[in-house]
Amino acid sequence: MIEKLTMKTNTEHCDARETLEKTSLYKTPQRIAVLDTLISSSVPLSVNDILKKICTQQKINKVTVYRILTSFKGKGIVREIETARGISYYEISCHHNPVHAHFSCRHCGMLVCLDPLTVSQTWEWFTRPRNFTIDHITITMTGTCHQCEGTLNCNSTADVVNNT
Amino acid sequence: MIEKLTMKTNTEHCDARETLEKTSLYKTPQRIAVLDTLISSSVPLSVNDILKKICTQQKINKVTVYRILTSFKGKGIVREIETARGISYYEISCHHNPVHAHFSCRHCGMLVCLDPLTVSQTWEWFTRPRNFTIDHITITMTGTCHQCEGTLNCNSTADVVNNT
DNA sequence: AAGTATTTGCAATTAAGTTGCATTCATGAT
DNA sequence: ATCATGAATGCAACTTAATTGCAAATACTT
Repeated sequence: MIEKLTMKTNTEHCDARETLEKTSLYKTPQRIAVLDTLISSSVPLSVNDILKKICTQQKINKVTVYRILTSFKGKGIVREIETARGISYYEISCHHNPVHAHFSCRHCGMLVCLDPLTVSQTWEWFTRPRNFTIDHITITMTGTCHQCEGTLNCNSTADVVNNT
Repeated sequence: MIEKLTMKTNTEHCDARETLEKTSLYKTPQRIAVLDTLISSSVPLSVNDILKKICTQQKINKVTVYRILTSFKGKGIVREIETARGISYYEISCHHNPVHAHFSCRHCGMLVCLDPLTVSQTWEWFTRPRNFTIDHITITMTGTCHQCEGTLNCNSTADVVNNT
């Protein structure tokens, strides 16, 4: 109950098996479990969250979850939210759940979905008093740089350059 | 040479000893070295970057750098940029270097500073063809949630909630 | 110069995420 | 229905960013 803005994912409309069929991914029990977990969740989940939810019903390995999420990302089934604490969270990517920003508590790691906002809503949102304190905004665009697009083997250089 | 937009930090105007004095932080050789390194850098640096640059001149421990950066963050001397790979980068926070977005290559980790943009510039920027491929935009606001503000000892719960 | 609170260094630890390889399994052809 | 095969999984070990506790060293105050 942190904000009045509402953000319903409505992912109940999505079907795990159907999605795997469409994206030509093998329908393994593990993939179905991970996808079902994400579909039925109203909030983004970390790998540990997913493991905890699934392990009560079936056996699944941490590495498998990582690999499943990687394949889901590749197919555009899920979005990854990288938080300030270096832990990734995952949410279903469908037309019922458009891209939006998140608030993450740097103390307990709690992650809050924020509504997609128009410009006027954004102003209203930022100026409204609320009961959490934002002290940092991270906007990072991730992708492939020119050099890596060409060579695709600069995996460990970690150079930093300016765009001047 | 990735973008035509220019983004000069101009932090040469800043003085390490003066900054430490102003913020009432002990002027230790380690703090001066870390601050000098950040002031003279035109790009954000990781802890490893900072270590590599300093260790040629003086002995300094990794943990010390982490703690120095934490104290600098607390005083508002530096900003932390959390990247998609879970590695934090640090840049001087002064009026010559206003808040801006970053592009980070998910393959080599390269970090690019993007200009602070107006709304019209943003449109122009996003629609312009460029030589890196953005496949993901992370916008995360970090801070302290209501619960942690009250108790300040929920450090390991990592709950996730929605803002509905 | 002495006392004190702060800072540093070291060693050990935590935890997210990755890699290699052997085993198991889903799928499509027979 | 069975089989062959490429794909997915599980396990163990590893990598690495970041943190913690504590003793030793150091910067500031008087």
